[in-house]
Parts: sequence; C-alpha cells; structure tokens
Amino acid sequence: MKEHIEELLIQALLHLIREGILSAECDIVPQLERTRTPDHGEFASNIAMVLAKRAGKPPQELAQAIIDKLPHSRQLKHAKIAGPGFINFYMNQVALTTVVKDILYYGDSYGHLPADPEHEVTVEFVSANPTGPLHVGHGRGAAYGASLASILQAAGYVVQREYYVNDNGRQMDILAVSVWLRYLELCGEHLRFPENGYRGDYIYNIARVVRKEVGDKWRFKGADILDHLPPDEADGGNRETHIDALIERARKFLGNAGYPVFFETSVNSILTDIQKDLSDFGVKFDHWFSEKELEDSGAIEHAIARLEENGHLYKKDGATWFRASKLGDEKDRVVIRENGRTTYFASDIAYFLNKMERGFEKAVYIFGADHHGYMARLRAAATGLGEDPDRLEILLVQFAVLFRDGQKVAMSTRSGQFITLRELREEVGSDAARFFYVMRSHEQHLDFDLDLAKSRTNENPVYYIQYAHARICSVFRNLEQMDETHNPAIGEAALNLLTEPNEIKLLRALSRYPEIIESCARLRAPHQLAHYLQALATEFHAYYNSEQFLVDDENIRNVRLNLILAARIVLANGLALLGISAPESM
RNA sequence: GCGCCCGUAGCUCAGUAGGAUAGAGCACUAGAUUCCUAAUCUAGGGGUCACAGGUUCGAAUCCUGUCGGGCGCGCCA
Repeated sequence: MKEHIEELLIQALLHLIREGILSAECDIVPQLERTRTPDHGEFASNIAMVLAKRAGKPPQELAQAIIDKLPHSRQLKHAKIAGPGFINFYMNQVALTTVVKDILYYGDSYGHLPADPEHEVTVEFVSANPTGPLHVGHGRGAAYGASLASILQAAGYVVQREYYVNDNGRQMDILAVSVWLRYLELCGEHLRFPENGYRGDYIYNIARVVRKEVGDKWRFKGADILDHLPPDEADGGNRETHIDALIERARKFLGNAGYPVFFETSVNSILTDIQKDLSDFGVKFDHWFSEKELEDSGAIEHAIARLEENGHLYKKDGATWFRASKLGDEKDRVVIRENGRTTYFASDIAYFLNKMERGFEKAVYIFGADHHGYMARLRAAATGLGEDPDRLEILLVQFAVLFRDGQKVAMSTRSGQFITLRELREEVGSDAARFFYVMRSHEQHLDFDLDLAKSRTNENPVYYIQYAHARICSVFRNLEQMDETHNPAIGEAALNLLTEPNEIKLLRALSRYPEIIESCARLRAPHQLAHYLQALATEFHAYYNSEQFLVDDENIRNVRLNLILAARIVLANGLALLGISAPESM
C-alpha cells in the first residue's frame, strides 16, 4: 500500500518536471510516512515543503500542483493539503482490506522479502570464551543477535550466523590448569587455588569427569608442583606471572600425553554446554568458527603480511606493532608479542580478513558495550588491510541489570558470583527472557525485572501477545465444535463488510507489518518489532471485545475469520522472528 | 584526563535519514462478563523532552557548551 502511494507521487513529480514546472533537480525520492491520527488520512508526505525552495513556489501551491497530477488509483480515495504544506493521502476501504488477501496468500512469508544473494552478510554474536557457562550478560547479546539475524533474513539478506570460538588463547590454558588443580584437590592434594584461576562449581564438575576417566593417573605432589613458583598476588607477587608459571608447570608435569587431556576435556565440555544452552534458548548458529583452525590455516600470518605490504607495521621493544593511530585509533597496537606469540587482536584482524575473503557484503559484529574500545581498532585494521571499512559494522549492546523484589541483583564475573543464562531461563522461561531482552533498544541500558517476567498477569507483555494468538486459535476450535467450517473464499468475497472501527484499526495494523520489518532491519532494531506486536495484540483484543466473530451471517462470519486468521499469521511470524513461541492455547 | 553510550509522564521505556496536538505499558481512579479464554476491554488525570545557546518555514531529533548516570582506555581475553 505504501509503495503504491510512493509510486503515484513519483509519477506526479515526473509529470511536473516534464511540463517544466519543476526543474530536473526536483527528481528525488519522496518521503512518505504513516500519519499519527486518522484525521490526517493514512499517509502523509512533506515533499512539497522539501521542494518549495528549489521550485521557487510556496509549499501549499506546490502541494496542490502535485495533487492535481496524481494518477488515478482505485485505492486512493483522495489527497489533500494540510497544515503548512503536507499532502495527506486517504485510502479507500478496498485498499485497506487487500492486506487480508495478501496475508492469507503469502502466509509465513507475508511481509518478508525473498533471499537476495547479492546481499550476503555475516552476523557474529555471543562469541563468549569457552571458559565457563554463559551468564545473563551474554543472554542479551544472544537474544539481540538471533533476532536481528532473523529480521535481516526476513528483509531479504542472506545471513550467516557465526560464533567465534576462542579455543586457543592463554585463557584456555588458565582454564585447563584450573581444572587440573581441582582434579588434584579431588585426589586429595592440598594446593592453594590461584587468584587468577577460574572458580565456580563447573570446574569441579569437569575435574570429576576427568578423574572418573583416568583415575589418579595425573596426580602429583602439591609441594613438587608449587616448588619455587613465583608468588601469587596475595603473597606480594603478581597474579599473571604466577598463573603463567603454573601453566608451565602443568605442561611439564603432564607432558604431551596429559596436558591435552585437561585442555581438550575442559574446552569441549564447556563448549558443548554453551551450545546446548543456546540451542535451548532458541539461538542457532550456522558456523562455530574456531580460532584454532584459523590459526592453523595460516590466516594470521596472511593478515599480518597484508598489513606489512601496506606499510602499517613496525618493530619496537622486540614486538611488532600495527600503526593504528594513523588510521583513527587512539594508539598503536601490538600484533606480535616480544615472546613471538601473536595477540588476540591479530586473530581478530585475520578473522575479519577471512570474512571479507569469503565475499560477504558486510560483516556485522555484535559486542557487549564494554568492548566499545574495539571499534576504532577494528576499523583501523579494516582500512590497514586495504578493505572498505564500511563493510565492517559494529553494534554495541548495552548492559542488562537484573532486578528482583525491586532490588538490583549484584554480579561479578571472575569470582563465580554470577547468574547464568540457564538459571534465568529456568526462572522466567525462554519466551519471556527472549522478549524482555529485546523489548528495549539495544543501545539502551536494560532493567530486567525478574518478577515481571515471571508473572502470569496482564502486566506481562509476553503473555499479552501470546494470549492474542491463543485466543484466535480458540475461536477456530469453537467453530469446529459448532460443526461449522471456515470458508475463506466466502470471506474474501465479503471483504467490503469489514467496516467496524476496530476492524479498520486492525487492518491498518496488519498493513504496517512489512514496513516494520524493513525499518527493524535498516535500523538494526528488533525492539521495534516487539513494540509492534504489542500494538497488534492490542488491536486484536479490542476487536475481540467489541465484535462477535462466530455470527449466523455466513458472509460476516467468514470475513471476520479471514481477518483474525490474518492477525494470527502476522502474530506468529513476528514472534518467530523474535524466537518466541506462539501457543495455540494458554 | 581522553573516548563511546545514555538523560522524554510517578516507574520502565517508544519516538532521532528534522515535520502537524510528544506516545505506550505499568501504577492510580471509575466502569464492562446471560455472548468466541477477564492473561481481556472502555474511559480519565498525568510532561520546563536534563539545562543553556545555535542552525530554519519547522528541533525530543542536527551543532556547541554545561550538569548528571553507565562503560572503556594492557605485549589480558
């Protein structure tokens, strides 16, 4: 419907240009927006005000000239000037009811565009290190990323969902050592746990698994292990050097036979857990991208060589630096450390280059807000590689703070004092969690009210939307019990009978859906879909309360069933994009 | 100190490629059920869009500054 009006406007403008009333530079794509009140019709355009200066005419006069040249359309009732020079478009009833026909015809794909191979993007999100279970902070990134990926797909993009698995860094070594130490503890050795180690019960769980498989095979005396080790922070030393030394001890004692046992078991066990967790949350990935494989493939050397070729590297203090400060970053960054190992940042650069070489139009990154410092350096890297930095898009997701009984729930990551995503899901349910995470703009801090998310009352927007869907399903069940059937053909022939105010409002809401999808995709804003679904549910509930659907008149009955079936389809489509179920009864 | 995000109704938030009278939910008040699920609906009050300037036909939206809140500034990941 909107496109149709846009087309009429363009025709009118071209007409005026041809007649010489407007100059060629007035050939612009007109802005058309939904009106706030039905008094102003369905759509409004500010084109006359925008062009007034260039045309050398007062906006109102220009508006009238445009209206006079609008091609005839059976959908358009009339257009008229309003306010300072708006053109308001009033639609015929037939234009509004066509949407029902469209929805029943297209079904699941109503409002969605077919996949266009010209627009292939990768969306990378979560990418939490496999050093522990996902917590509620990751949850927001997961919910946002998954919803955004689905919406982009609905908007016609080919989307690759990727999780970058950091399975090769020093943190992995720390994890392996943490497990080994807990394992020794289970064997009966007494060692003090390093400050920098990973705490949390899951470490014990992994240690238990290892011990079950290998028994006391990798047990050594605690005193031997700690002999002449640099002191931990609490003893006046440094936590980093202490843990690094511990890693070396682990390698030495366990050797090539034992160390990988702890390392692999730890990573695999946690990764498997994360995958299960996300899957239960309705978050699916197309590609679990291993950093280890990236490194083994030589991609890091390849990327560093590219930076070298382009003259962006230099040596200082034994390390190799990337001259990021010349490319918009605040300082230069190390890519190869003094000890010869590449940095995490070097892997990031290689991964980005890999994405470009796989031919994606765009690489979308979803980061937690605490990673915003990465934006400048990644962009610098893109430029340094000779790639177009506009193909790199970084979206920041702000923090979520949990509230219970009106109180902030305190959390700190390292100490193991955090609420896991799994616990959240078990407490409030996956549907409510998914909705609450995306109901606010991703760039807004989120207050997550646990009590509200759990409540099965009218305060909870998730149930409000789902209830609308369930109610429609219920109407159709009642129809069956009455030994009647829905005849969509009769309904379609009777579309002109949809004239009640709440029917018109519902039709209007349904016709907005394609525009919402387009807008959500363009602005990377799934929360708009959440708000839309709430508004759509409101229109449906109002309709439900004001009119009877299962009436004797078969024309009215069938056309109303067509309408609410259309509403059910759009509700289900929208909820699916947000990863929320559409229950048939509640 | 420097950088990024934010400041809109009592609370939580929409609205930012500039548009008409700034919206919604919750909370509060008063109503609706011989009828398809009351997890629903109807009506009502409630605002210096943090503050001060600027840009223009028009600013919550763009620019500058001030105040307030969050986060980040490692050869960590």
